Amino acid sequence: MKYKQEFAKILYEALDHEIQEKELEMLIEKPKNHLHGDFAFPCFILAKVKRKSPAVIAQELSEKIQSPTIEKVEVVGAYINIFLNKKMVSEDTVAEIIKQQEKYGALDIGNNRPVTIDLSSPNIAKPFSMGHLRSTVIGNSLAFIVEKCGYKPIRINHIGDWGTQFGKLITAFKLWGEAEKVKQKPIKELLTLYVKFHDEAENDPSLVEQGRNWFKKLEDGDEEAAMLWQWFRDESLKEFSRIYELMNVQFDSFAGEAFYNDKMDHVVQLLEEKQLLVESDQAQVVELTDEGLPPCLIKKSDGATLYATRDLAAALYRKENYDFDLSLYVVGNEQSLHFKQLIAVLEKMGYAWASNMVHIPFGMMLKDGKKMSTRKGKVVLLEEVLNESIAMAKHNIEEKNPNLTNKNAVAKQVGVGAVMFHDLKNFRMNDIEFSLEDMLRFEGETGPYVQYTYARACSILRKGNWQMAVTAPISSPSWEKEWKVVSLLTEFTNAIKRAYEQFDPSQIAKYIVDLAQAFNKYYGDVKILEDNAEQQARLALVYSVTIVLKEGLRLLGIEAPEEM
RNA sequence: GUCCCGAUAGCUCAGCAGGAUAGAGCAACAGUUUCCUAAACUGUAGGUCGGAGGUUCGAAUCCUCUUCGGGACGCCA
Repeated sequence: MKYKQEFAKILYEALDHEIQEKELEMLIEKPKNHLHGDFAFPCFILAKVKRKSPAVIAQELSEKIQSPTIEKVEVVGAYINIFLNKKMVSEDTVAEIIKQQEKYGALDIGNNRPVTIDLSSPNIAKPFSMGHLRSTVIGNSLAFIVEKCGYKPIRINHIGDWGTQFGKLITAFKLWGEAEKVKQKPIKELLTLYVKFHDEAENDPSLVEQGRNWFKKLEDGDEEAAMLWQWFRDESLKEFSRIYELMNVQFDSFAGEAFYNDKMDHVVQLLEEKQLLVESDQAQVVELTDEGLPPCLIKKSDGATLYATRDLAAALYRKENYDFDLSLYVVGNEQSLHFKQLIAVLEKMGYAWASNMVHIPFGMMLKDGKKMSTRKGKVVLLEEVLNESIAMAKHNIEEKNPNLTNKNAVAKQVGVGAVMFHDLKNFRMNDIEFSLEDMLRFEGETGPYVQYTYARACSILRKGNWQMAVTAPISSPSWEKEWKVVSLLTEFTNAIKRAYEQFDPSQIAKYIVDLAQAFNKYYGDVKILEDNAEQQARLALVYSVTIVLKEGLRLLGIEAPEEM
């Protein structure tokens, strides 16, 4: 990034300050074809101002470009192509990475200010599906990315532990449930009951009525209802934590929906005070016509509160308790309208910080081109997928590296890494058609591919007895074959910046795949351990690559085994 | 009906505040292991960038319209 800035500055001087440095920096591009150099400046836009042909301008301008970091300047048509001084930039970059270690690439824009991240948020008594995987994995990665940019992330698991479905569940349990079965396989059994409830309810509408009653009892503090609720919740959380452990995801708070039960009245009161509540069809709503949105429902006609009310309470609570600079909600695309309304209502309430709330939507995990439905039992269980992936990784280890010492630990890292990476490598908004085959792929643009690259690089360092303390000569005469790798290493900060600006972890995923590809090509091309004068320089480069790959994976929440 | 997403190689996707011959991976085919982990590497083949207009010196990228797919649209979350 800094070399681009430098080039912009040189152009700025060469153009006698006619165009702002920042603007020039934006105009500079990275040529797709490496034959066109490391940076290019198209001169078309200067043609009108200078009233000369772009090619002539390019030629004239190019003559004024000179810098020790620039090795060669070429003019092709209207383009000024510049080639960086490979030796200087390579040695500089490698030294920088070795010096900064895992801090390399960090940005200093957050001032250690808090950023709350609402992620994962599974529903109690429902299986942890592939859909929740998306929120968990994207949110977790964003927390790391935001942290890398200098913020202090706060991961909040807004557990879905309240709502009418508990009435249904209690009803179903009372009718058909067996405590023993629930204890053994809590979620599976509760799901069976939930599905059965919906099947039976199609012919017996009274069930729905019973469900409503049980939920009412729960809300009124009925002892039996509360006990069952607590039990379902505990069992569910136990099962969830097993999955989080597999994926190595931690939270700062599990304050879910029930947590806000006693904080709703306050919100409603505030809305009343600000005279924002309007009655409509016996319900209480906030009108948002000015904002071009449908009204936001705050209270049902029976006086009960709703999702929006709860989220308002949560937003207020989070602002008060965490004093966030940014509040991110990693929640599916289908809830976009809800978040628009939520933010609009907060703005109407006069909270300027509402504009710091960002909904980060993502596409759906589809099954046969359609949304998965819990009610119909049409879900794929994440834990099963993870375990299958781990088994597959184990199988590969037995086949490819049977002497590996900690096989199970590595199998877990690789298997889980494959599933997580699969979810993170593409732009979040894309829908994903569920495919076990794709998810458990370990070749090509996958998590295991990056991990494998890392492991191989580590292996070389071991064999070459690389001592990080040896700061001595990382000098090499050409850095020709290393250039692609070095050039990518200089881009790491850029990838992090993009990932942050767009709240898009796939920017990091794509970057580390690129780096891994470049490194593997280099690995195949050059005998790194060859005992000659440049060996230390090559090892230093390999070491730099391991640092960046490992850090890149970490930002995605994926571990990097040193052997596999 | 209104609104929000998406459409690029057989499949999965990248590229999108406009720029030089549209890139990867998978699948297919052909190669590379007395050599640093072949979960790798090399090569071949594969494209009306959904369609039609428009803006521009220049459009996969911006604007309008349109087709198809997914989703959301008051008492679920």
